[in-house]
Amino acid sequence: MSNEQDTRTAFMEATYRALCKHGYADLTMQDIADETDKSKAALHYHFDGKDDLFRSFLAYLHEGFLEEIADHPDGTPVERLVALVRRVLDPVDDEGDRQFNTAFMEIKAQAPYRDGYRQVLRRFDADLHGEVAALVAAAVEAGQYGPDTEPDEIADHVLTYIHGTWTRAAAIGADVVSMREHLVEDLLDLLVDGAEVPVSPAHTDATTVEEPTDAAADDGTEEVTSR
Amino acid sequence: MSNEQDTRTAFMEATYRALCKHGYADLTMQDIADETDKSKAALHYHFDGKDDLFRSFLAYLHEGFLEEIADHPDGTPVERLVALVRRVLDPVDDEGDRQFNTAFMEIKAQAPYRDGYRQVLRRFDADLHGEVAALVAAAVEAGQYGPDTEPDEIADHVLTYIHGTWTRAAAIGADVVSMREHLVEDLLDLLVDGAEVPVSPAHTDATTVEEPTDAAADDGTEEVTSR
DNA sequence: ACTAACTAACTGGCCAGTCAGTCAAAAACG
DNA sequence: CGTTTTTGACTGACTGGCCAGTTAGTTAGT
Repeated sequence: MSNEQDTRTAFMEATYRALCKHGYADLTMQDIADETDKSKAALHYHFDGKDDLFRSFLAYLHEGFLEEIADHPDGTPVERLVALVRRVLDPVDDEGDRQFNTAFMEIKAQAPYRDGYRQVLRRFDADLHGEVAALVAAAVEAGQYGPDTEPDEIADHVLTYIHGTWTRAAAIGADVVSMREHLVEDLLDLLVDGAEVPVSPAHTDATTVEEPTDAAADDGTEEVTSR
Repeated sequence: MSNEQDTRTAFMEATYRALCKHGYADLTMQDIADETDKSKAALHYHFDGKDDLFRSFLAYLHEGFLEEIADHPDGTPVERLVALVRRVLDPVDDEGDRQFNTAFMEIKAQAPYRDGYRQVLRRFDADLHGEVAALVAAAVEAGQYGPDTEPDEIADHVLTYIHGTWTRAAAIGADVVSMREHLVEDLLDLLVDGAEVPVSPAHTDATTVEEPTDAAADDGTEEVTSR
């Protein structure tokens, strides 16, 4: 063991764990090192400082993201589109994933100050945009969506809505599932009158039971998710 | 001059300016003091530490926000709704405001870790939600929107979309105006067939010319640190 | 003379980054 | 083959800078 590449990868995974535990704002090099059997100095040996480490980490995340959004080609285009949206807007069942989303918000918030971050985030956005637009185009092709549907415009709408869902979920603890299904409905409403798609079931049942995070000891103000 | 209240207010304004200059992540007490003719210690005299200062600052912002979203009762409900959306999603003409939005994103990103922040942010969200829902309800009342329109659902949709616009604008530098007008169109599409509203003009002209941020030196791949 | 509103200087803790080694395994050599 | 040199991966201890918060005063108003 212990060739360069393995160690770097180990540090990437450690960064992920440390990020979930501590959040971006008070993540130290020591925290990351503590998630491995290596020392803090070893981190500095493999990466040229915190910035370089994080740049690498984002690239590493991007790879994973590409896999997550990759199309699974079974079903009609709209079914696959809905599946994509659900995949991207789902991770909330896992506590670790929720914490990661939270930390990822912090990274987004740093993007304006860090060119390197912003460039990678643009890629995340553009890749997802591309995938959505492709599926919308396929839906038009297949006659599920009207011929005057603009894939890029729909994709833009979807992307903005997705970012909004992530943000509201993280910042105020709004309910992801209800926002997500709202979006899914919008997508289904676009179907041309003839073409029904048997997608909608299999959600809001087991999934809705989450989000006690919020109901716990919080003030009285709530309002948030509507009711 | 120099009674307690005035000084506190001066510090609130100073915090705003300092936040725009430095961003939340590396905002120091000194930075804030430097925006006034007072010393850093004076800050500690008036506020019980950074946390308390920021809690107060958020409350101060909230007041301003309430004024910003307050309804100006001229025109039909839908006109006022569109005006509200434009008001909330506009500030981009002013460089200072843009920086503030950026800094505000950082605050949102800290909300999951700070109960105090989250509670105030919930208020921001709930108040805007309430205002939107009220206008939608008024539109239904006035026959502009169909009687089966659910104000809360529309408001939720609008809120999520607005958060998404803020986030995408800050994180990847997406164009606010085009996203905003997209939302405005959605709102106008909801009108019942008879009722046209002469709102849409007056936008996208001078405002669209922004965003050179990106076209500059942005490569194709980077690859960062690996080899 | 008392107090509210300050200030300059200081303290203590934290954290990124550095440095002078250690150590084992691979090359180089005779 | 055995010995020496080199190199890559790593560590513990340290440093320097930064920053929130404190303290021991000073000043101005009443």
